[in-house]
Amino acid sequence: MNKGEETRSLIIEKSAELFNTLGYNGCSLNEIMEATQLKKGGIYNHFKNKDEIAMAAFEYSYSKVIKRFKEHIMKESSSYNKLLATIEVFYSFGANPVVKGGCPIFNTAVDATDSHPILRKRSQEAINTLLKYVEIKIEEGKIEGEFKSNAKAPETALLLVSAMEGALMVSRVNDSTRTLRTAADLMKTYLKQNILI
Amino acid sequence: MNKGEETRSLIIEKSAELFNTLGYNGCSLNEIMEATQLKKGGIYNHFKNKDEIAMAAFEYSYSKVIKRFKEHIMKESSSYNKLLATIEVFYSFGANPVVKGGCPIFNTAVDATDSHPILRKRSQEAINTLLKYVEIKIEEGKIEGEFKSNAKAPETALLLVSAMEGALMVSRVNDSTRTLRTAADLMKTYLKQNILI
DNA sequence: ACTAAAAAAGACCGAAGGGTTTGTTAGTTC
DNA sequence: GAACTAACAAACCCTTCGGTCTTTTTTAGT
Repeated sequence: MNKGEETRSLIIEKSAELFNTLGYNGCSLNEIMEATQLKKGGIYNHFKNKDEIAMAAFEYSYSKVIKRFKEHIMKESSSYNKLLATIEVFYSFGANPVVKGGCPIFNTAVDATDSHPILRKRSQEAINTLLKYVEIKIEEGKIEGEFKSNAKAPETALLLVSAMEGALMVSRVNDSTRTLRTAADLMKTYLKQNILI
Repeated sequence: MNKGEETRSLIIEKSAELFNTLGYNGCSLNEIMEATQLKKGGIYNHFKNKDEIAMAAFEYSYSKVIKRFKEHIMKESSSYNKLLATIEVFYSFGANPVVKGGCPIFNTAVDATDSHPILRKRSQEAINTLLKYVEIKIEEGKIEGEFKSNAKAPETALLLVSAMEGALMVSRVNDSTRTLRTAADLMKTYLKQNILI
């Protein structure tokens, strides 16, 4: 990796955190300059404008989120354990964030829904990809005979993701992982009682 | 209500919507001016600064949220029906928002947690009040003998609120109440199976 | 060591940001 | 209807915003 690529990566990493904590409008170029220790020219040598930085930052955060899911799910062999791992990954977003400030996907969605069409679209796609991802894991469990054949995969995926993301926000504003832990445990019990054979 | 009070109310109502959709930084005074058809002086005659507008707007939105909960819960006599009504109120936040842009309490929390200490504190209090409110309804049901004596009130309240708020965000970014409906129905089933005797 | 290209700095711009001040209406009271 | 006051408009302040452009410094290949 040459100098240019390194600097570009630095800008993306730093700004991903800033965007995630402060939001699109709350994060100014001055703050990105401060965080990267670069001047405007140094930044604009790598990006056309602020939007391009924000998009790159989102893709970066998104890929890290997906990567963490994949890594932890891959370790497990049974579908049930894969779902439990999914819950623990959500928990880890609070205890050991991928990017400071909670889940970048949902944060971006809330931040951009009514103000930034492009970012909104990407966060929308990201949320639906995540839902689909969990849904497929449940479907796989049904095929394997691990889960009840009448288990509702899309509905269960939605509940799991919604509950964990909701709890993540409660957790974040209270600055405590306690509630997130509670939600994780409840969802585990839910899966055990409702979809596991 | 004299002219001044009317204007003040107008500013609060309009800006509550703007803050809820665009966030604190995304909503400029120019936009409040546009929405209220007032000039800066007209607005600053009623408020000291933007912060004061934002706080008043939050209190306004918050009180409307609480009011809707109270109204719908009051109509029901049994604790179980009160909880079902609570779920339907969350659903109504998507289908027929109190303030345009989803739930102002959670939106403010996400928006302000890392950028606006005062607003953060208020949204934190608001979330915890909401959780406590639901928790108490569950406790009441236990006392009445409607709910299982070993039902975990705080945990259940957290799951209910988290799941519905999470689903509300999914719903909002997808611009469809479908997922919110699904979450509402699942949570109803959950309560029936887990805490109802 | 030299040089061409890449990277970064830094001066600069117009627009928009929040906030203040000073005028000018429109009601109210006596 | 004169005096007073609450309400609003409008011009203005300084700062910060995102973005451009030119110049200087680093980097990397020969």
